[in-house]
Amino acid sequence: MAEELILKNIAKYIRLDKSEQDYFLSVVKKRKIKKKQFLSQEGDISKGPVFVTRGILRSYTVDKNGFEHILQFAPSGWWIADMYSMVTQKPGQLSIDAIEDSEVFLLPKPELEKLYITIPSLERFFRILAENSLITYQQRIIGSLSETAKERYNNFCKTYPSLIECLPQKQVASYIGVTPEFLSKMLKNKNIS
Amino acid sequence: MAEELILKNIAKYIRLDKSEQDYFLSVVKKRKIKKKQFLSQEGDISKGPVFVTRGILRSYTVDKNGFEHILQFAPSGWWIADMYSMVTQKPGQLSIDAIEDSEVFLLPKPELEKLYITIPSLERFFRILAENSLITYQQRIIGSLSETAKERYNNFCKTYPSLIECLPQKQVASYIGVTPEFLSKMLKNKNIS
DNA sequence: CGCGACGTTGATTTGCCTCAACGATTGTGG
DNA sequence: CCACAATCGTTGAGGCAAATCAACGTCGCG
Repeated sequence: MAEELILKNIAKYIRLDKSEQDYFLSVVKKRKIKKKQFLSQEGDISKGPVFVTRGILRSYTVDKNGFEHILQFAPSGWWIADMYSMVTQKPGQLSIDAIEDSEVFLLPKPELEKLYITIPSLERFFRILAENSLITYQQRIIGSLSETAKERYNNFCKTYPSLIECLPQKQVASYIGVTPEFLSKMLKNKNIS
Repeated sequence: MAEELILKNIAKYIRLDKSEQDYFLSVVKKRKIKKKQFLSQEGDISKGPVFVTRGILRSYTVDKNGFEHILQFAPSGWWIADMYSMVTQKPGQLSIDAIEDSEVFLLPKPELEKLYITIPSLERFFRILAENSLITYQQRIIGSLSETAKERYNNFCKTYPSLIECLPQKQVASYIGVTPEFLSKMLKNKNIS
């Protein structure tokens, strides 16, 4: 169940007693997002971080030529947000939408601020979350600096085996930083590492 | 003075009373690092995060062809670490060395863990640090996905105006993801945005 | 001085993009 | 339930940004 999923996610790093769990659940808001529906758009101010309990979300930018560039996929069990906008509360450059019909918990930023005070161990939880996230972004930068498109694709498959199966190729191309046409040609020459 | 610099850095986000400040200063270790000297190398296990009080450090990987790819520059007033290795305490893939004669405070990981307990607000400090760092890495990924080398260079100049003046071109090339030769050619055709 | 690191310049190559056309699949409204 | 549009993946021809390789000048420094 959705509530169990998010509590279990938190329990990976910190312990909450029953009353803290109840309080936490009382401030998050359940939201359904249909396929292709936006959670937030470029220029919006982030309402707060979101935890996915069903489906898949993605965050991306659109460049001046109209091409999408995907920053993150968030299948169920993952957090997603426009961090820049969430931290600064200024308009962000990311759009977040659903790739499939999805369900999420929104943790409103004002509630989050209160939680940091009433349940200080949540500060630790989100510190660890940020650190882990940081690590994966660092890996991705290293990849984009030192690997070929082929290698980046193979790494993506290794890192997100479950996503490969349910994502359109186009989205994977956008994530690893090549055109859909080029990815298609790449895959024809069976380049499995 | 070095001690003031690090306390001021912390004071940007949290308040420590005098005894907490003293305790904090008592657990960090001052280190001098000569130009080209390593703070840590690929395969090492991170000793903990480092705060630069003088000079400039850099973290980078070396790819299979022997080329360096710079992940981060850390001038004085900045933190730097191999986050992966620091969090997991497994051998990291980053090397960190000094571009100029430098001075740093090392915050040993075991001490950091204790600090999180004795001074819980440091948990907040490092959460905010990780979040801000996360944001800059996200921006960099978006840049690498959607911008040309020229645009990435111009952004680098805008974002780190003080670094441009003291870094060899080669290092900037390595950071923005082009060869030194290409950056040189780019700059000849006065492509200032 | 002489060596090594750096920046420069040119010739050539290549990984990936652009544009365009086409078939297959999906989904949607009449 | 079918017709049509939309989306997706594929394929090919041609183009460009950036890499590679090689040679050379310059400077700072031991």
